[in-house]
Amino acid sequence: MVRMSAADRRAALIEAALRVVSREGLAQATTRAIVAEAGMSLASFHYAFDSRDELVDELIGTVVARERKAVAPEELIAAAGAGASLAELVEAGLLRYFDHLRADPEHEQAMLELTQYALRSPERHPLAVAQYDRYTDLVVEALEAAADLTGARWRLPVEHVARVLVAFSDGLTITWLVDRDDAAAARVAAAAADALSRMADPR
Amino acid sequence: MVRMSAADRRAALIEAALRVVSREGLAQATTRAIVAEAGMSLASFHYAFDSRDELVDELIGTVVARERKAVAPEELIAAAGAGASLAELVEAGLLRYFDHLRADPEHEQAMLELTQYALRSPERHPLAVAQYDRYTDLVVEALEAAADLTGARWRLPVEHVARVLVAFSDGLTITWLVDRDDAAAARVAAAAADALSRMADPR
DNA sequence: AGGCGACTGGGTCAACTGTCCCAGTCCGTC
DNA sequence: GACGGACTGGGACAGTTGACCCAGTCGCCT
Repeated sequence: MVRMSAADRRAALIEAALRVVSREGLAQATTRAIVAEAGMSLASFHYAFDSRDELVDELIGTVVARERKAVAPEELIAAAGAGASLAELVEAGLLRYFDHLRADPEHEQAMLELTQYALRSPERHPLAVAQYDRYTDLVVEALEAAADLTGARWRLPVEHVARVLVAFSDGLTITWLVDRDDAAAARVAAAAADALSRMADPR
Repeated sequence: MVRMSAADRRAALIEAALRVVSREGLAQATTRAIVAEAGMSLASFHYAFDSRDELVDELIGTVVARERKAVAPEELIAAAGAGASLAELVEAGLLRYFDHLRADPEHEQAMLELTQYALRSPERHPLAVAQYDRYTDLVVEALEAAADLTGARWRLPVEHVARVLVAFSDGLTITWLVDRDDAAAARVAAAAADALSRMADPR
């Protein structure tokens, strides 16, 4: 038995829960499965959390807060070449995201499952909204950087552009999770980048 | 008590199950909830189906087989005007799908949940693949009709174009289910139509 | 009319799940 | 080194769920 503070225990349980959800799905993430994954006893669970619902809510908050830009703009320049166009930059960014998806499909599947779970009850709906707001914010940053780097200027509010890109990436994700067709995903990325780049005036 | 054939009973249970899944989610679709919705006793369930899993599998098959083109091409012409461009036609089609989504969001949410459920086990994965193949087939038909009507010609295999459109519609669906932002969904539809139309040579 | 098989209702069972409790153990503080 | 509270392990409990069973009922065919 390992002694740890309540805060550490909550964090450890959340990590364990994320692993279980990724591996087996939210429905299989029972309190017993989670504590087994964390190597704790069942009592520790209810010492750290009032209920399973409380843990799941906090799990969503945690993964959302932890979500990072898949790519730094500098990386993209390196990947796409110095004289890259906006479309090429956006496509490189999407492909980078796709690499990330391919490296850990279960994680994205878990995120999707958590979203759907949150959508199912009115009081948890805001969690899903926050999740997608976060996605949009990250994309906004990337799009602004991409515009800066290429000297282009978004013709729409960049939040609108980002919202479209979030939708496209989500579609790319689900369809790829279903058919695992890399070439098809690449075509989706190219089409999305093309559409996006037309929302900007090049300089 | 109503007497009905085993086939009718299976069908009635599947309809009831779809209603429960739409209204409350797959996790809440217990055998008891389903028979209550169908107005039967629990024994009737296991007379008609060997197990709940068998019903869920058949439910997926049923809803996939039932999936119809949201729009007939003639309708689109009426909606988009006689001299509509390919991009306008595709956008009109997407908006028509969006109307359908807005009219019954719970149904699309249920479809998404069933997909994720199927993705979770290797032996059910093919059900998800079949579901998306069906989507793609429907879109292929619509895209061919749209090209005919405008005299355009797809530069890529139309299946590839359709696969991209399926991804885009899926993204439109999920993001709208989360934020219910009609204007944002319209922008996604416009961007998707724009990207798609560039995959064809106009005549 | 009789009989056979399809069908139904109600009850039952074991497994699982979330939650709780209690007796005991450990750690930092005085 | 004693003490109080933080922490842990094992067990228990009630509710839910999928599955099943059996006695009985009904419709159809001969």
